Amino acid sequence: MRVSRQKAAENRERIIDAAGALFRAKGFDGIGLADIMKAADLTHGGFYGHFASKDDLVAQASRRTMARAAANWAKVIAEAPTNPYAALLNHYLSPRHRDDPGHGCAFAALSSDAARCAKPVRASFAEGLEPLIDVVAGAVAGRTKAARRRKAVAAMAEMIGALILARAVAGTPLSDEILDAGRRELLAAVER
Amino acid sequence: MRVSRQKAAENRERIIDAAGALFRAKGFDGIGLADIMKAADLTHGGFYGHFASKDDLVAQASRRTMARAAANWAKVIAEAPTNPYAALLNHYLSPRHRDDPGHGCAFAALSSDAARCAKPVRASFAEGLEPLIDVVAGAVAGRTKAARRRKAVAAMAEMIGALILARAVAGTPLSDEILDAGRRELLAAVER
DNA sequence: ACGTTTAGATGACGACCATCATCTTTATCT
DNA sequence: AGATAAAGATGATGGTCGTCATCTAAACGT
Repeated sequence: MRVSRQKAAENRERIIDAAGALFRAKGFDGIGLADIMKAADLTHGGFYGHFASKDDLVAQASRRTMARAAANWAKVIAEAPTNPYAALLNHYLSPRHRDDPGHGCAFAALSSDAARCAKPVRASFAEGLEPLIDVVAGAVAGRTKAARRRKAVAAMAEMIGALILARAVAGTPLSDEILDAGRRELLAAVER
Repeated sequence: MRVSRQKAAENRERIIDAAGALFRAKGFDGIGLADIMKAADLTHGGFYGHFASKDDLVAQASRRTMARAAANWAKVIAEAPTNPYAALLNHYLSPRHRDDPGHGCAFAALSSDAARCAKPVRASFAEGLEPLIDVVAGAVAGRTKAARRRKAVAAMAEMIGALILARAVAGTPLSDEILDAGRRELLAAVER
């Protein structure tokens, strides 16, 4: 049953959004096209009218998720002018974020999957990571621009690594300990 | 064709080792039992004589890989008495380690997969992580034991996060930059 | 030395997957 | 309004997966 141009475009957006959430929750290989389409209230049939392949959807969903992250980080920073970095950390390294990977950071959820993908996917992850580095670089102290950039890259690694580790050991006391340690050490580092 | 008890035990070890490497390289869902058995020079038929399920192999291979990591970290530390922490970082955050996940750190390669597993798997990851935290806690500065532990947990997160991110953007200039930033910032942090 | 046990090979099963062909229905264009 | 084009549903295809039944040949217990 054909639908209007506008409705078709909306359906396409819903597929990408559903895929973004399901990929983050279950991994690129952990969810099938039929289930993604079902999450967008469609059947599997129309998929190849919208996308060239599953890899194509992977690329588009990843790009969108990363772009949303950059906007969201900037918003968190802007909403806490007195202590932007602490606000970011409290959001990022929270139990809520740990327990809901499907609506969280793409890098914490999908970096390992991306590492096993072809080079174009990895290049788009590099592109998506840059704005987040820039956001952090604007919040850390440092004499030179290069030093701030270096601290921001290291801080990003620590944030993402702490969230990934906390998820890997979720349900054990170590999980909360990792979040707490990450928050405290990162906050201490920014003030130097 | 039956083989001797000893040969069967050796085969079992080879299966676990092959699985350990292949899981790290391709993820728990990225490799099939037939290919794992083939890598151990066997056919898929004998698998269920050795293991109860694929999940059982996942658990055993993960435990072995993590135990080996603890031994290896201790060895790297022991072999560099003058600057143990720098030696550890140079090993861990090296391009060689980044480019060979199949023979590298289980946490960098499999934490995301573990996060999507059942609680027993995550509990075993927590258990496997503790010895590494202890190794790092013995190498960092800090007034109290709790402070050293906290710094060690945060440092572990940064090391693992940096390696995962470097792999996710492998092939781009950002990848080497992440390794360099991680090494430099972690070395600076230990001396405080 | 013979009968029993067992490790591993072969092959089959049902389920799932990505992809594609076909068909139906309806929006869009003339 | 009628012709055309296209979105999405249905269903099929070939491949892969985890798991299990069966077979066979050699190691082991007596």
